Amino acid sequence: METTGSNTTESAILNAAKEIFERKGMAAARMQEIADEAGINKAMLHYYYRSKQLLFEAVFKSAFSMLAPQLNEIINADTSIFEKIRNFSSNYISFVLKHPYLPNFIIQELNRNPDFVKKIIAGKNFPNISKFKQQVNEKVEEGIIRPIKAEQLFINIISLNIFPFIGAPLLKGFINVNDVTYQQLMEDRKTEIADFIINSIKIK
Amino acid sequence: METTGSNTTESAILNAAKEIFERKGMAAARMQEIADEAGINKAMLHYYYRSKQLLFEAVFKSAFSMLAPQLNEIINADTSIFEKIRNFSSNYISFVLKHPYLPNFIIQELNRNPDFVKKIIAGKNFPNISKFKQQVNEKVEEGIIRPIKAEQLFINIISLNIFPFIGAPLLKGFINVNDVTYQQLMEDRKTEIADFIINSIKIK
DNA sequence: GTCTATAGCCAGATAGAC
DNA sequence: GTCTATCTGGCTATAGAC
Repeated sequence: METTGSNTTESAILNAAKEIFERKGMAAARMQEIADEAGINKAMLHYYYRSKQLLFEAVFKSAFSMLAPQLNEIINADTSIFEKIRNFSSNYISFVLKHPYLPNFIIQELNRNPDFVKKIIAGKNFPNISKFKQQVNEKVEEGIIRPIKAEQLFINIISLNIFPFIGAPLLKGFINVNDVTYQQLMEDRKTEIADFIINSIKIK
Repeated sequence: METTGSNTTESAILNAAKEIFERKGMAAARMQEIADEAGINKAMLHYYYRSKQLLFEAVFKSAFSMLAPQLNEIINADTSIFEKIRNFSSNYISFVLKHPYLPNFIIQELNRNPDFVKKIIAGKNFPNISKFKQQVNEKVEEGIIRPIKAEQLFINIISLNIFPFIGAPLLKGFINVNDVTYQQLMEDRKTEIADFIINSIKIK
């Protein structure tokens, strides 16, 4: 197959582009820098991806498809609501500790390109909250958890997990800790977040 | 005074720059667009602020000094910990509903300019968490709230308040609501967040 | 497929008239 | 102080040799 030979270069470009785009964002990223990172010539970027915009979209889709499954877990897993919250927090934080720039990149570009959002949502990979909603409503009725709108609970779960990474520079400043200590705080959050949420909603 | 006459133009520029920088970010913002927004010529931007970088820094400082007092409230107010949480959530959300691009702008630029962070933190306006920390530790010892590290509680409060605005495009997609409905959810959070937190930490 | 060289454009910054 | 016109550099993209 002719694609096999080109594959190494093509994926080298994609990896380099991920690195640079996630760190700098679309607008501030430079094609030259991506080429340097990939150890090849600038012209190759255009040979494989035609334009900066198309290269960016390839990176964004790839990044988004890494996060989507994580988020799906909280929504569509066949487990109890408490387990979902515990699993999600633990898994998500482990994942992001390995990809520190990813959440900020996604959030950022979604904010900068409002029309881009629609394209993503229209795609099949975009999860839907309806199952989670139903589950929450059931548990409220059964008296297992206190009354809360599923939407608000969902927002809370996502916020507690994602923001500490996106807001890391700000939070490090406030609580006045170095990178190592902050990372330890994040490790602790693998269980801390779930405890915090469950303490809030569970009726004893 | 000679500055009085120039003041109108200078502040027109600053306001226009805020608008554009907050919406697009430093890298994607265009000096021409700022000039258009201010209704003046591009050359004037350089006359008053010398360079794009300096104009940006003026905007950033101004934006940051709008948020800092809000955050100070939770840290240094002379009220009970529960009141602090209630006041902060209510005030902060009211404030951000009026300045929707502000939190994302701050967070974003802090992430993109790691060295920039140090300059900000070195400034006098940067709050410190120590008083809040002491207060939390006391209440834990007194058995008023369950054991929790002050740092984690602080991160939770900030996350629950700020993220829903920064992550709005993503969250709107997930919970599948339009802008009006989402805004209503934010209104509800003025009390919802505090209830959620207090339910979690307060020992009955 | 990969490179060098360069076209072409756009944005930040300045010169200089008024 | 405010404008128009222009310079200059940098960046995306392409042409064309190998």
